Amino acid sequence: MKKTRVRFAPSPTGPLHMGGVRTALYNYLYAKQNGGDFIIRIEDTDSHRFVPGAEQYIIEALRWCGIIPDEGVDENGKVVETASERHPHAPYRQSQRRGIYRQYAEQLVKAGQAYYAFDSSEELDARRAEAEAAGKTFIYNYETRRSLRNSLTLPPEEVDRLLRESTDWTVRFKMPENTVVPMDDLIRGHIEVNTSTLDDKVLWKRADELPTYHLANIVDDHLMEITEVIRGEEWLPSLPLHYLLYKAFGWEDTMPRFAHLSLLLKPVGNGKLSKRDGDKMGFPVFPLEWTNPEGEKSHGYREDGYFPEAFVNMLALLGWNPGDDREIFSMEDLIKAFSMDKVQKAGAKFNPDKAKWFNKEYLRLKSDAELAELFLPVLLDKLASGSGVPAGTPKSWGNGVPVGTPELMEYVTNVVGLIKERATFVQDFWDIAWYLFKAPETFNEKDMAKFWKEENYSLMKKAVDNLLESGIEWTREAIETNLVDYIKSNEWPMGKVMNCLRLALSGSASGLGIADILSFIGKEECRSRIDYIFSL
RNA sequence: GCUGGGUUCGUAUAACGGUUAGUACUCAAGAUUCUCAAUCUUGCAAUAUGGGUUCGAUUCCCGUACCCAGUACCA
Repeated sequence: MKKTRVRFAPSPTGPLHMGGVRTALYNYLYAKQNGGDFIIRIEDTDSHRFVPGAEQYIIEALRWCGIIPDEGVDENGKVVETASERHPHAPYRQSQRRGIYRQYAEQLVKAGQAYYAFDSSEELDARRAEAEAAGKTFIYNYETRRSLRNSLTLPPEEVDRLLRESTDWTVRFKMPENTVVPMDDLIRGHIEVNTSTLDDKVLWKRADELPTYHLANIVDDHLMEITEVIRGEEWLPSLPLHYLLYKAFGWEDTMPRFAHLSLLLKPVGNGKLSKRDGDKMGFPVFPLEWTNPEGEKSHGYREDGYFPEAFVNMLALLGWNPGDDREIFSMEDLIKAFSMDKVQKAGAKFNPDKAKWFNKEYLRLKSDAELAELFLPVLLDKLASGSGVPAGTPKSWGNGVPVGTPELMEYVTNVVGLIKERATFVQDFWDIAWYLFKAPETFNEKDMAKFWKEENYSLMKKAVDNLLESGIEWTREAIETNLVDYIKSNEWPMGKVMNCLRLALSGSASGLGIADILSFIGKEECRSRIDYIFSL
């Protein structure tokens, strides 16, 4: 049994979008499940579309997701450039492998499976325009190649001359006429295509001495001993060509098996997910933030506050299911549960709401301490900036907790424990519980108009005075009991009195429980906030 | 246009010929609470369509519609 070897082969023409991450993920899961290797190969055979930083972005994004290659990249996340014992298949960048492809192209020509074509781009464009004008589509195939300039039509001497003198020729695959190619796909089952509908694809370009995707892909998959090719659906139409290429090289015995994944579709309307949809609907389509060469920024899941585990979990379930009702999967769980025959054939519409839901679930799974650690920088930043409150004013903090101490961490941890069920992202914590860290300065006008009436706040004041003078132990339960019992025993309207109190403490009539707020901010801070609102 | 792929509640999906077509997200209502959120309960909502095959089709076959991809010296 051969060792499973799969590869993710992105083209560094821009940031990897979430559909690409999903393809990488499925490759990774498949490899790990079978005890095999996951390889990254950079397909940069198009010199015109190279985007600086894209390659690094792709590797960093996968790393953030926990998709770590066994091969292709070294410990530092750099693409391996020279072969070694650990990386006998290096280099992993096709531009650095350019020397190896030509011989394979020539081999096919010698075997009569391919030929030299000398038509210029302009000539072909002209033919296409001509055909279009006649309401037809020009295809470079068994029919048209007889009337084009190539080694099948030109005399041998002329071919030799052009080969020597021209730098603008290509090697084209000689697609057979009217032959049915039977193929098998791990997800879609048996497929058959007649070669007459296919064209003579360019395999190698003399102009930049680089192969096209098709040649490079087959040669490298063969050389790298890839056992399964798991890739996007956009490749399905070229599968017959790839089958035929394996056959032409005589590599049928070791040909990998293929699985074509459906595409990720936009949340509303039709079509595949694009960067624009994210911008329009306010969700990221990229794992990490990306700044394009023009300086435009695109949102990233990481920067928007998603946990990588949640992102990966969500992505895994988009087009695959475990066969039961489970939804929460760690990477380990996914590796165990993944199976190709549960991968959906149809494209999956991405649902941003569900993505948020996953994050909420993962947030709850995290410990208070871990969340506090993540929240602390956000908190300190909020306190230091924007809000107009000087950093580290312990006076206004519950229990007088100063910045940078274990007491602060403990306080933040407790706050997080109280509020984490209300949040989707760590950065939500501030909006939910900012008033546990600083006193309100302004008060919600609508709530004030509704509750802040003499007949209410006078009662509230009495209840608070009673509480502060009661000498009870300052715990949530004791505070709650004291307040509720006192208000009830006087037969005061509970809602009105309580909301007046909340208004004084938090600036609004909706939010955390009164007793919770009080237990956190402490007696002194309570007194000062009450005094403040009455002083207005 | 041609070639290939696809089609179960709004969305993601389950049901490998026999179910009151299940679950999750979203949404709505109720319960709970001092409010909001959370939570719990309930509810809304689907087999694209027309023919076969079969005792019986979401499931198998064919047609139609619609969607997607490919149709480059891009991947």
